[in-house]
Amino acid sequence: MQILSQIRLRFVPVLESLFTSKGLAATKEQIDAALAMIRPAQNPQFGDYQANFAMPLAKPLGLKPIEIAQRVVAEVELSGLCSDISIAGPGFINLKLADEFLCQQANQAFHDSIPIALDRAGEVQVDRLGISAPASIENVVVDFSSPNVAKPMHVGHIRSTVIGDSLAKVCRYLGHQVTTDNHLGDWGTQFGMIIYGFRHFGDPSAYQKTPVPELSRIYRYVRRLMDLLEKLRDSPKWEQALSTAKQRLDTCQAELDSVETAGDKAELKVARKNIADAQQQIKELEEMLSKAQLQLRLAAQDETLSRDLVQHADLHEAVLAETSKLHAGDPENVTLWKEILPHCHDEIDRVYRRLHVSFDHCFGESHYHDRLAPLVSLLQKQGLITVSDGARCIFLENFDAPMIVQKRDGAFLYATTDLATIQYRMEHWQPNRVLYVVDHRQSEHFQKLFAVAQRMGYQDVHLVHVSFGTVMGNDGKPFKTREGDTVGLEGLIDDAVTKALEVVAKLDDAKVGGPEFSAEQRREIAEVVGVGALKYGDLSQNRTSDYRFDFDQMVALDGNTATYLQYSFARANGIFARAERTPDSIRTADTSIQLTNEAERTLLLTLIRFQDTLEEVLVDYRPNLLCNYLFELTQEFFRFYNRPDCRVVGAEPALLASRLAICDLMARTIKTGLALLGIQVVAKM
RNA sequence: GCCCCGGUAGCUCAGCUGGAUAGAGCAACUGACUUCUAAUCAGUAGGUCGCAGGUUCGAAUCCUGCUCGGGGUACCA
Repeated sequence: MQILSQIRLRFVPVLESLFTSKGLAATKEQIDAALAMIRPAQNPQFGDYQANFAMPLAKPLGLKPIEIAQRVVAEVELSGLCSDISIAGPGFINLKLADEFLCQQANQAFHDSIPIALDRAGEVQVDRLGISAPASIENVVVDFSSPNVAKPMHVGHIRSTVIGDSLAKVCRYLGHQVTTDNHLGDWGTQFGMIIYGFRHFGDPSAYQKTPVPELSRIYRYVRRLMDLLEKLRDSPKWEQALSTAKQRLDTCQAELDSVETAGDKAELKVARKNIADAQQQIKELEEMLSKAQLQLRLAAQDETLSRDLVQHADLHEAVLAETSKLHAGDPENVTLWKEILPHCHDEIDRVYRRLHVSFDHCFGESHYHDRLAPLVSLLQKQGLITVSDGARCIFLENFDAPMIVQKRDGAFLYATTDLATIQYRMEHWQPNRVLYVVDHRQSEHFQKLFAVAQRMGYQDVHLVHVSFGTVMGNDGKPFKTREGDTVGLEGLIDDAVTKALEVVAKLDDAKVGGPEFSAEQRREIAEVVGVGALKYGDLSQNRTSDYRFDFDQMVALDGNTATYLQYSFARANGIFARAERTPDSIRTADTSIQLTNEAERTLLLTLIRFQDTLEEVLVDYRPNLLCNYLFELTQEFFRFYNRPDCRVVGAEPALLASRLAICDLMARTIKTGLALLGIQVVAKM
């Protein structure tokens, strides 16, 4: 149930009458702006909700804030909703929800066990908990994860996968029509690399036995060769740049000396900055060079590698040639691609199974291949294309560089595919909204993409780039292994689960009556805890900022972590056994939640804000707000749980039923909230 | 050069469509296990919200300038 909108609705007549009494007609925007200032109280001492519109309305209405507040308090009709309304300070209006209303809303949630599916297959189902249908049902496409299937998934994929999955689930839960689509990279240069590598560096018997690791090895080897060749090629350029930079430093130094004697402050500052820039550049170049030289020296010691570097000196061009042959429909390359692709899918599917992430569609780039040429003709017909330097470009206002849809050599680019994808989705799914959960570095690409889509005539669809920051390592730089490689996602999951298993075992061993779990149970719990920790560590961050990937903190299992939330579920569950009841036994029509003290009241107040929180999540596509909410809810639960006057077991029957119902509602809300984050729970921990 | 994002407690970060005394977690310190599982709870301490102006009844939040850091910037994705 929506609490905020119920409260806000009651204020509309008062606000309108305030305007009309001054001979003004309130616009919808003015009313909405005022209503938006009704929100949960920042501090419990101000009540449950607060309205802050009296101050900003003072000027347009020509009244003192306090007069506005007084009139509102006198006239607003809040019966059945609030038990107290008061004015504080210059004109803050503080509201307290009526206990009966609180109980009634909580009971409604408690008695609503209608299952809601969070995925199209219906594999994940949660209780509805009194959630009301949206004012208008939107047709939403969520485009997320989108790894390149030719290479193993790495840390970089975690954010898109986890954030996109969560947003899709929240949309579904709130009643929107959702299509999830994993826009796989299955058609690009990486496949040219694999095809080339398969022919020249492949080990047929290894491929027969274990195709996936062999393909992965081939990819990595080609990648490495290409990197080394690039370094061989660019080293002289860097040397050149280095000597230029050194000269520049000398010039700057001389400038500084002459400015210093002249004594102009502004010029002095510029001169110093130039020196700092030059020094920085020198440092960077020297680092690049020394790294490159080290790697080249190491490569020189490897006979195979040295030989291949010579024999495949034109690797870059060769790979591009294989890619364009594939695109041109070369039978051999297409056959090989078809042979290899399923193994690549197996590889990523294993990770998705582990993460419990599924998609309605996995239409990769290859899916749109046949649409690219006709699309470019269409763009041409629409007069959007300008040929520049032989490439077909779309020039846009406010952008220096155009969007290139066809290269000089005739090949298409990801911009082309992305446009074709919009076209396909509009034709087949007619979405109102498409969310692209992709990292922030591509924001300019999406700005251009959306601008072009507009000009193509797709004006009714809301295209949104849900961007997110980079995952950093402990050194504050993009997360890499010590060797400088990207960190594999699967290994990361394994590490999280291993760590979780240690903790689960340790705590189980420490139990008063001795360990209660078998080795198998411990492993199952550790899997849920470890994967949950990994996901929650990501989701609880504000998506727009870069964040530091701190493994120890993530699986520390206390503080604001998934484990803390999972634990609260287990504890709420555990009470039933102690009370010798089951959740089913109290979920009967005659069970009713009652309020007997403040801790219960605060807990219920938090519980009934579930839907308002989920709607807030969708305003800016921010799952971290749901994390914050669940963390707060869990804290309230443990406060309730630890209070001597909130004992559940041993309470007299009506109170026992009421408190068990509160525990049940709490457990189901946590379970549902975590499910919306793609995180599971276990009955016991 | 131009464009985008960020700088909040010792550390990691919330808070940013303006609201009352700026919050968590970790780390530190004090207290609560014959207890509905102590993976918990209660409490203490910790801040010129990068700097300087401005708008406003009110600014961490909006605007301008500066500074520091990250990213992007024509045929990779």
